[in-house]
Amino acid sequence: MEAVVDEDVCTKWSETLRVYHTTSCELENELQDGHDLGLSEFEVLKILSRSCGKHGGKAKMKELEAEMYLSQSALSRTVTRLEKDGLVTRATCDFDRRAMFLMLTPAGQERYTAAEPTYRAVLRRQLA
Amino acid sequence: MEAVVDEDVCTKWSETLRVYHTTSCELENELQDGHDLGLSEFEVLKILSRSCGKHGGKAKMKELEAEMYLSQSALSRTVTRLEKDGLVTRATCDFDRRAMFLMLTPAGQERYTAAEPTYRAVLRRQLA
DNA sequence: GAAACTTACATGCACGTGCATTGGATGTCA
DNA sequence: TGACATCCAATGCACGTGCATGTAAGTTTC
Repeated sequence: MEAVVDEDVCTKWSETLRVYHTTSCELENELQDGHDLGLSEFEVLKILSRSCGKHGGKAKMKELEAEMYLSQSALSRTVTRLEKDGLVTRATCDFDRRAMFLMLTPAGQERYTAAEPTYRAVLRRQLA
Repeated sequence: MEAVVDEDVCTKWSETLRVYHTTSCELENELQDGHDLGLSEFEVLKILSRSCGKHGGKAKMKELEAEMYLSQSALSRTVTRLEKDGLVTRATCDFDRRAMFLMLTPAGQERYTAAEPTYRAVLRRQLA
């Protein structure tokens, strides 16, 4: 009984590992080779692009952090890289000068639009 | 039609991400805090412990590499850490002096036996 | 209004990982 | 046998990550 549960749980875990590693590895490679984007960076662009329609192209760091599996420090550096590449701009919030707004630049929007089909194709290939 | 497939694929991916991150994070923490083992290191002990019954306690690096989602170099260093902690010993193979055998030490077996219930408990909690 | 506390983001640091390379051992073919 | 390709494991290096901390701004308590 207990042993049966353990076996189920183990196969579910190993299946999760397999899917996660193969998919994230392929995503990483294809996004890097084809669009010079790491997976974390793509994910930030994706969230920004999504929230652009809703909030006038802005998103706070804290909102991003909540939607990603990334520590606050790692997110900060990811955004730094995106900013250095001109894909995103930081802007301080007038009402709370601790907070930062993020905005996609036109180049960032363009890069995301170009990369998104690649992303979608990998997911299909691995998960369909 | 196509859109439906994409949506399925996306939810499947985000679910995989969620399960992977929460579970591996908790595994990492509990194994580290409770048994001073990283997840990769535990995984090596697990495979060695399993193959002990079958092959007299030996396993080749290449066999480990094939069973883990880890590069050759990362595996090499993981084994180095385990060796430094006295949980594993390396031995050159007499028939192919390029290859390395790995063996669990008694301390390694003991550490694994102690850690395995923790590992199993996390998997149950997260995946059951 | 001052002091203590909390929140948001950035940064120093240590660590694990992957890629590329190296060094040594084995296999192959003329 | 000798030359060349292949294979195995280790290592230099760059990079992304998390933890702990720093800095600045906002909030609470008296």
